[in-house]
Amino acid sequence: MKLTPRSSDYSQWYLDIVLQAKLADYSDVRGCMVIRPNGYAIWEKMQAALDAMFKETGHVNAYFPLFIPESFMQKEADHIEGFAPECAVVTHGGGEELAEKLYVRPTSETIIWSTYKKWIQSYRDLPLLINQWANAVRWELRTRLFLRTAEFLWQEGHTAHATEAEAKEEVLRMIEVYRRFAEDYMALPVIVGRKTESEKFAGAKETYCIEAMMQDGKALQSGTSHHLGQNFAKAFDCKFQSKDGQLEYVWATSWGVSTRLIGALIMAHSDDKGLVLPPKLATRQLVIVPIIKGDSKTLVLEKASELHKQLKANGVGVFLDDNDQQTPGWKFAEYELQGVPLRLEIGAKDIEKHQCVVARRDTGEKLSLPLDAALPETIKRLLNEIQNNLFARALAYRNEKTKEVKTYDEFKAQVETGFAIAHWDGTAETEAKIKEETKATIRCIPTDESFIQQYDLRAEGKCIYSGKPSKMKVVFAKAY
RNA sequence: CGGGGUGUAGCGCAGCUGGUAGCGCGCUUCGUUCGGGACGAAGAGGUCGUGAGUUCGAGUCUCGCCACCCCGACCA
Repeated sequence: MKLTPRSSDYSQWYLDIVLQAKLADYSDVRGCMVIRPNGYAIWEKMQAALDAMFKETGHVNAYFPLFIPESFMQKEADHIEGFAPECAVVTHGGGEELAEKLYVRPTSETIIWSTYKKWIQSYRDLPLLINQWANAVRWELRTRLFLRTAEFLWQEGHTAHATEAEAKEEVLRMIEVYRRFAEDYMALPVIVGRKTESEKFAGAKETYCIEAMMQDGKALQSGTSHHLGQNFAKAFDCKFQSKDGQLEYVWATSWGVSTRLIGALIMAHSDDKGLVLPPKLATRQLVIVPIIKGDSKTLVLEKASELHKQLKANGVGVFLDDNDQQTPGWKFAEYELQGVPLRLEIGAKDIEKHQCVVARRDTGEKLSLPLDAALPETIKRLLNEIQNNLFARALAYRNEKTKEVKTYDEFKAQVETGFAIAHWDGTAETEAKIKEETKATIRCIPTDESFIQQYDLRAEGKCIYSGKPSKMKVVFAKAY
């Protein structure tokens, strides 16, 4: 019942929250989870916000099959090499062995590009901007609820363009959408950057990502946007005729975020009392807890449902818990565990004084507010403040835990507790050595101008490991 | 795939040198309560993961198998 405190075992704390706040449960299938209503509600909020942002940037939704013929998977060499070991493969159907095995999608580039080939003939068919909301399966060796499960929910955007410049623009546009979503909705500050050659997506020319810091100082890759070049177009022979009559291969991008974001949300903001949800992603933004004493029941419940009506009419995600089976204290603890941003207490004493008590989940602060027509506006202002405070708090934490290091010793100490900003000679060998010795990886080569300036990343220097000349500092961290 | 751990009531666990299963929470009913996880009374709920073996007798001992969890390596 009690949560393991963060300080004693961070990873157990995380699991305790997921299970006790009823976000997810283990299933009877290894590595797969059941997303419970509390967790799924967060996903629905995320979907709604992201989907609107995708539509605003010109994308439409479609759906492609779960099954991918083995031969499709094999068409792009890097792709199959990267994904084959972690794929689930269907060998039988209708009681008979299949002539060709079917892969359960680990990602949909191949099935989509085999289809795009049929849809694209001319530059007039471009760009093609499609997103799909789906599930994917990767047979991971080790799984953790939300952060890495064998089956996960996600969205994957797959776009086709006439020129490389256009594709590149799309890649950057979408990573920017992810940044905005993470910061504005999840209240999660992220570093936007490019992956190194060894960390990029299997089959991509370049991979851009957003990296977030969790409360244990580790990094979580929270979204990726890939510049696929002409790799998949060539693999699937997808050409178009340009304005001047030339046959050219199509340029591609793909980008995605998954239910892992829910894990990020939990690890970034929550505390030893439970989940802390940013108001924009909370279905239940405020819970009304009536305090019933003696014969005040009718009076208090009437007032409570009046408040419920008033707040609801003003667009607050309000919920009235008038269940008389639990005491107020039980409810306080329960909704704190579940991360409800605001709690409103109303009892006979309050009604007499024409006020109510409102408690903030992020700070624990309790306020007395007058019961009047201005209440909904005050509540909305508070929700907004909580949203901003969570972001500010997370950003301050990241700044505090991000340090530039000059020596390898400092480096080793720094990646134990946070992000290390360090010079790197640009070679995969150095990157691999550092990973082997410290378990820290290059999270990204930042492209975010404000972050670059904050840590003066363009200054020249010497590689933290090899001592060779380096033109830019990068971000190192241990990662989930 | 290595290392560690756990399988006993819905959940968390106890069960000693073998003698036929118990505690807390939760659940049901009734009553009293209600401003930080209330209290009383009465109930319901278990092929002890699984298969062998030892024994008069196995939750307990022996061997095998299975499953899951945690920590690593690999990955969104």
